[in-house]
Amino acid sequence: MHLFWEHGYEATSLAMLREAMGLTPPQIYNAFTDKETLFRKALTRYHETEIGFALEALSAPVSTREAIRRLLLGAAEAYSRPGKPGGCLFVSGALAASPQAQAIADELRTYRKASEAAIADRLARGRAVGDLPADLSVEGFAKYLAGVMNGMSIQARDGASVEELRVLAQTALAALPAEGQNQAALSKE
Amino acid sequence: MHLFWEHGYEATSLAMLREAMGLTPPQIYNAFTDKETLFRKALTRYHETEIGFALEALSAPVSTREAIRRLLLGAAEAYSRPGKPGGCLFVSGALAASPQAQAIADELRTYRKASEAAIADRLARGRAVGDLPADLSVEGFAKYLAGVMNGMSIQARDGASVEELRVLAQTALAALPAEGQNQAALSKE
DNA sequence: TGGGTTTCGTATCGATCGCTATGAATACTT
DNA sequence: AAGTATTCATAGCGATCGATACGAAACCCA
Repeated sequence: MHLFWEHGYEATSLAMLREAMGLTPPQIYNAFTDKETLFRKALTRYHETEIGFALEALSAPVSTREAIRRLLLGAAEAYSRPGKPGGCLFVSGALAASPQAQAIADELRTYRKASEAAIADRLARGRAVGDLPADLSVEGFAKYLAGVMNGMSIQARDGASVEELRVLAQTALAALPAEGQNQAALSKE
Repeated sequence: MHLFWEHGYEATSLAMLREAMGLTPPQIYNAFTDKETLFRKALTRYHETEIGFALEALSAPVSTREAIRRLLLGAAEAYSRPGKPGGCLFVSGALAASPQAQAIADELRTYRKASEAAIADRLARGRAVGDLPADLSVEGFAKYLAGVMNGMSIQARDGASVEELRVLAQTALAALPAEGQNQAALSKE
């Protein structure tokens, strides 16, 4: 998983995986069928072990603003964990791919779209309870937030520290519309 | 350039380039030395022909807010041009790379860092003339803006339309601090 | 302890990678 | 027009890709 995370799907060779896992080629193929299946297993594992912060943030019983805050700050931390490759595997895994690996690139895009859809769902719930203006485009705003997270992933890959990513996240939060009842009133005082 | 833009450096084979350019292998090597040099030439050409909007926006004699607005909206248009690969070559070219292509990945990161530095320079000038609060961190805000643009690049690659990218850009602009004298006063009326 | 089976590592498969040597075809000079 | 020089495309170079065939070692059961 770390190798795919660091180098992407196509640039990670079987030789690298073999050395990292201490397995012989037949053992790898007996265990994972082929490289593509192994990568998909790594994706599943990544989803389960590295980005739980997202589901937690979006399902926590807190205000929409707080949920988004947790989402972005969680990303800042998850994308810059010491000892882990920078950024998000769903972004780094295969942003560009050869024609032979289009299926992998599509799979990763599906993961990214699902993340965006999950954000949109949370925003829609927030709008329904009055946390967000009724005329807010949840799709548009979800695309902004997903875009910011993707951008954080690249910044992390370029060496941004967790503190720098937190500042980025906080800055991005400033684009959140005022929550009307409490937040705006609070900042006036 | 389009092939590298679409598939990235490593996933673009000489065979694809040969067919696209209608050249035989020796002609390619006589003209461009090797694949890496060809890619660097493509980078230069991309910089000169596809992303002039950035330099224009940052050097135009307009307010800082307007400069940033032009920057982000220019990116929305440039990253979704019909007939061109989505996103930015500097992002798609080699986000993840094999150990052999680390030099290429570093080169692209240098381009991205230069873009961020150019934004920071513009913000610093804006702060100096009072367009931005004196206590604003230009580095942090530049990292936010560069991150948003990188995120737009990924959204474009995932199929976002120019309108969707414009909405994203407009949303990101909301994170800009009020300009104090004119902008805030205008919005109050 | 011997025999049959299963596991497993080595050596290698065909394909493709970036790149180049070599022979044919062209063009230029006298 | 003949000979020389140069260009240029084909064919193939060594290396590496993902994936596997095959012989050897280990194991289990009688």
